[in-house]
Amino acid sequence: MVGLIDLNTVEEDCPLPLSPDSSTASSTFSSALSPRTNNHMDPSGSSSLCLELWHACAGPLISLPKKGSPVVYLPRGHLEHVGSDSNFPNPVLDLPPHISSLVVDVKLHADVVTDDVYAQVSLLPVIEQSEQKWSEGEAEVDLEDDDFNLYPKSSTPHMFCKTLTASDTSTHGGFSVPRRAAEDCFPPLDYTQQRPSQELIAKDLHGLEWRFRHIYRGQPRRHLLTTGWSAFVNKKKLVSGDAVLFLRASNGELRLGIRRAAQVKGFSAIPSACIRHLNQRALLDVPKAISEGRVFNVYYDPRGTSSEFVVPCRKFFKSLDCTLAPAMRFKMRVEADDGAERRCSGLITHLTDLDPVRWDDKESDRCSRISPWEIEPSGLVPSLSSTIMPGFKRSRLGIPPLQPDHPTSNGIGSSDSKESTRFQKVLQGQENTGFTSPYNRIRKLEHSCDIGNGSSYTVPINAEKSMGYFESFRVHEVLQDQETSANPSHSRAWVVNENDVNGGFNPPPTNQGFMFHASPPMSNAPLHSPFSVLTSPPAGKAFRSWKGSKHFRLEFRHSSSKEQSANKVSGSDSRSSSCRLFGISLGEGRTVASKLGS
Amino acid sequence: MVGLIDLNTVEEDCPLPLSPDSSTASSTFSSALSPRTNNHMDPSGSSSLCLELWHACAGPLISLPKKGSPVVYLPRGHLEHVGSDSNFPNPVLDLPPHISSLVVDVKLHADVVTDDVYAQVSLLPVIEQSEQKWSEGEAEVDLEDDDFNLYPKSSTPHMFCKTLTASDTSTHGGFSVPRRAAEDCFPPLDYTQQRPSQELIAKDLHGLEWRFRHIYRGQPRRHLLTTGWSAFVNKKKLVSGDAVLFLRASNGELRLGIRRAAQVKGFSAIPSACIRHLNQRALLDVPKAISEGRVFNVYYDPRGTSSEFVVPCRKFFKSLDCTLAPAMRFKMRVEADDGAERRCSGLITHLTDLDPVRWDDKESDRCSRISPWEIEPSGLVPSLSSTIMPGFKRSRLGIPPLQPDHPTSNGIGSSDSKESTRFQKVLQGQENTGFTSPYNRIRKLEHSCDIGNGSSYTVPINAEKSMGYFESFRVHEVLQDQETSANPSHSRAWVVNENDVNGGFNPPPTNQGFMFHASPPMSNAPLHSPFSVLTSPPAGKAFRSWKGSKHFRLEFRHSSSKEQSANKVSGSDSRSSSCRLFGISLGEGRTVASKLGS
DNA sequence: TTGTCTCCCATTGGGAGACAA
DNA sequence: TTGTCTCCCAATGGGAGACAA
Repeated sequence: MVGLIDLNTVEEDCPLPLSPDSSTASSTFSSALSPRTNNHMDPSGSSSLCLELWHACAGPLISLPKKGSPVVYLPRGHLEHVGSDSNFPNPVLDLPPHISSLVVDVKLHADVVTDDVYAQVSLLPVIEQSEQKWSEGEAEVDLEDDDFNLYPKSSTPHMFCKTLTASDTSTHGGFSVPRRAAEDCFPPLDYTQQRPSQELIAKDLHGLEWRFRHIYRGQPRRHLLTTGWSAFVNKKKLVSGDAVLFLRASNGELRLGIRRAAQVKGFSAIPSACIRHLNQRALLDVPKAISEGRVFNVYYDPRGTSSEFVVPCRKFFKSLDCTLAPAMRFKMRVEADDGAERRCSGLITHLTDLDPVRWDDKESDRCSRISPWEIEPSGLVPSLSSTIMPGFKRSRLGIPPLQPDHPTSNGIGSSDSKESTRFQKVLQGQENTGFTSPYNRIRKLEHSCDIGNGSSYTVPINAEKSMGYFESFRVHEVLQDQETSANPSHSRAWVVNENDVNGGFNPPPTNQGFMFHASPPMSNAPLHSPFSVLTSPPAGKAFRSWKGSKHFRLEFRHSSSKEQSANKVSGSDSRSSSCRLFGISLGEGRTVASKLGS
Repeated sequence: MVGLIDLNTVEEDCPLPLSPDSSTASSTFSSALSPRTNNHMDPSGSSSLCLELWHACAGPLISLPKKGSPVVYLPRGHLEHVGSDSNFPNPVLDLPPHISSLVVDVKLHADVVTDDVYAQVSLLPVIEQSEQKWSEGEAEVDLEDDDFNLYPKSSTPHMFCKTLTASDTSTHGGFSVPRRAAEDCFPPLDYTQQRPSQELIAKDLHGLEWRFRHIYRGQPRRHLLTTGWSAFVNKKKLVSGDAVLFLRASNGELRLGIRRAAQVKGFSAIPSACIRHLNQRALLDVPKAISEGRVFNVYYDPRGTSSEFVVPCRKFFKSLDCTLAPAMRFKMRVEADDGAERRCSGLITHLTDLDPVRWDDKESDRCSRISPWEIEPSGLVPSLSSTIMPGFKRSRLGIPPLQPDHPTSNGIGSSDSKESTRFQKVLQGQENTGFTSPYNRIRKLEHSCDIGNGSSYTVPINAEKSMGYFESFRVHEVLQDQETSANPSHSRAWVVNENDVNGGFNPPPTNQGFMFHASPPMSNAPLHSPFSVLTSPPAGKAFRSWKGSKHFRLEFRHSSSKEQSANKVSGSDSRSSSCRLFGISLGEGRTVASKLGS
């Protein structure tokens, strides 16, 4: 049984008492050990208080989609959120890399056993027309800024959050309340008394009441919670490093939440076990739901911030406009130790999947992988692409992956600039394969960066064997069964792998209608969502014909200045290995387009 | 991480440390709270001791298939083992009701958190030929008796099992060891001393050592475990009612296991949460594995005895030979309170899904549903069918569901006997629909039994809404979209529902080649495995053409004395309701054969 | 202002025999 | 023979100010 806050209804009772078995992750597993609670919310306005508490527990970074808002759902990001596992079948292998969806419902929950907060987001896969509209015409659909960030931060009430010290969690004595916090959140004490004290009653996310003796004593005087405190610590299994959270509502009621210290595996916060389990089961329904055009659920862990797999449409497509490149500076919202929101800046160092960024505050063990839509380029360093190719600034155009023997007419292949020479320094010692396109140059750069200065940054942080997550993998470089029906030298199709995306994947210079398509990596190596999937509008067409059958057809249209043609590539899905860097690969499918630049 | 005992290899280490995530049910969920153990087994013969301990914990009723033995796998029984759940997709809907398989591996495990023992059975779906062989020619494949019951009971070592009393689990004092148990299992004390004592070291299933002070004291003297005992009780979260188990191996080492009191829901022992979860995930792989002819795993909970979903081939097919009917007496192995094996006898009272049996010891709250292959008819009461139809004794022939307007030549439809008149007494008050076939008579009987004498037995024990398990259901009696390509009056096909099976489903009297096919019930009402699925040999052909596509074709061949013909019935799967009693229904498929006897 | 320490003393609970079912 | 009780006393841990960072 989980505490449930329904954002969409104002019913007095929780209308959906989940069947005991459906919440296996949370309660069934420990129901014998934990007391059952009835989670009837107080109808008199305190349900909105719960909402405040939920957001307080979720932290400042949470951005939840609004009911009715358009989003992009990333199945492989979802899979990674769940964690990969040899036993666990990969249900999204045959799905397109991203799925435009409509948020039809958002419910806030909290696990009864662990108090983990999570959101149940119900998504309806959108049909072709509206999808097309969203992605193509940004002007048409001017999404409001508050499609996400549903909870108004300005209204944050009297609240404090304190990370527990060793003394707070020790068996001797209670909880030392910061002075300002106590004065702000707790009812005032009668300071005329010798040792002023009162009983505080605070409700947790499930509506469970906790009683504490609040006393002002000691020399010098301080606010303490004594009786009742250790029971709370024990029941919630709090340890020093976890944080508690008090919140006083407008009606004076006190609410109490917890934020456990992030479970960090290899610098990357992982979602809690109960949420992983919910998503495991949810994920299994996704393929069927999508094929049937039916609503499906995903569970979003606001504390495991590393995997956004539901991204607001606008944010997602906007991030396509922005070209990322090494030496580019950026800013990003992060959560500070005290739970507050900060902005941190950093530098894109590599174009690899591993440690692509360096943060300005070096000692931080912040996650070292970022999503394009999470950051803002800080604009100080000019974009590499726009410098290299003056003709193609931002927007969705950028560095074209031209082949040396097929230079396009605008002479981009031979362009040079301070940026590119500056980065070419690190190329020394690498054999020159004769590739001179800027795209290829960036590739080389990436490798040389790894070798040149990356000694302290090249630890494969995501290759934690113990987790089974994010295993580093070597994608086969072999191209199997190359179909030559598409002329390689003219094909505009290639794999967008994590590096491409992170390094600012750049489509070929066309006037309109280019497309690119992300390649799923090898079937048993889940790709981190931020890097896995980007598809510009027309690709929707492609995956739609792919969807529902093992046979797929891709249409590549490139209306460049010279030629107006359409290449069609088709093939049938059969098991073979994936390819690396160049070539088109679909799921476990045969590689159908060939390597570029060879 | 789970303790693992590999029955098939004698490797010194546990060779397969499951990835942490694959054992979500057991360790990932509580890994933060429970200490990690390394489960390296002592190579010097103690791994066989672990095996003994595992079986001791599993209880006397467990029968595990041997590696290499042929079994029948019942997907819907598996699903029920897992528990149904609206959230949880039903992955076996499209599967045939039973699947002949080969046991390719059996591994014994124990959950680290709960100490639940379970077996991981790897099954390989068998291909047509061998399947045919097993089911058709029993003489050809003479299965050994020890295909199951792998563990030799005779070799049970010095062992005792004691259900914990309130004093044993209280915070004051330790564990009172039964005298004989202490003398049998523990090293002898030096009784010349004033208060003889020693330190006992016992290893649990995971190889973890527990130390206890064993002392002989008190007035009168008794054996006690003091120091260390309460730590054990706390760590294992034992409560009075649970049982502990000490076992002394031939090498003198002491082993220690636990058997928790059965979690009973509505008189039916349910599998532990961790095993349910393992099976949930395993089940999702089953359809794909079967379609690919690949090995899949199932997890068997020896303590949750109610759901056998892997049945030895011979046992399964043998049970087809036996006609069950009301008033029939039977015997069955059960586990007594002290954990020992008993034989209990009972009476088949009803032919319903609910409470079909009455046990001789009335006060027992034993499960009131049985599987045909779990029991032995005790032969005192003659089989109803053989009495009614002298021509068709045991074997697979029995009461033919004849239509009154199509009596067969041997005049069975008009037979009468003491048995049938005796049971017809209770028919008074029921309207006579004019059906006179014995089959129909049994149907009526069943209903009248419910009304006549069943007041204390008609509680639908399996309709526990709280569990979501075993929900009682009313199958629609409507036959939708009857296809008349098969002449109803000549078709030999009809639904075998739970009642038919329990009541001794009887195929029509043909010389050879009849078939019958179980109907899955309504999609959201999982059927209890014992009653769900029975298919005689030729049906394999049918479901194999059904398998893998939504379109199915059934061939009904009945070479009766009069006519030699083959009816083919085909249709396409579409969602519709199931039918009751008569007619063919496949999964959620359209009913293709019509009602018999109307 | 607040984290840690130490002291005080009430409560908890292991360990023993008494006693009875 | 063994389950429960009560007594004894050591261990635990809440609650206070001292003290220092």
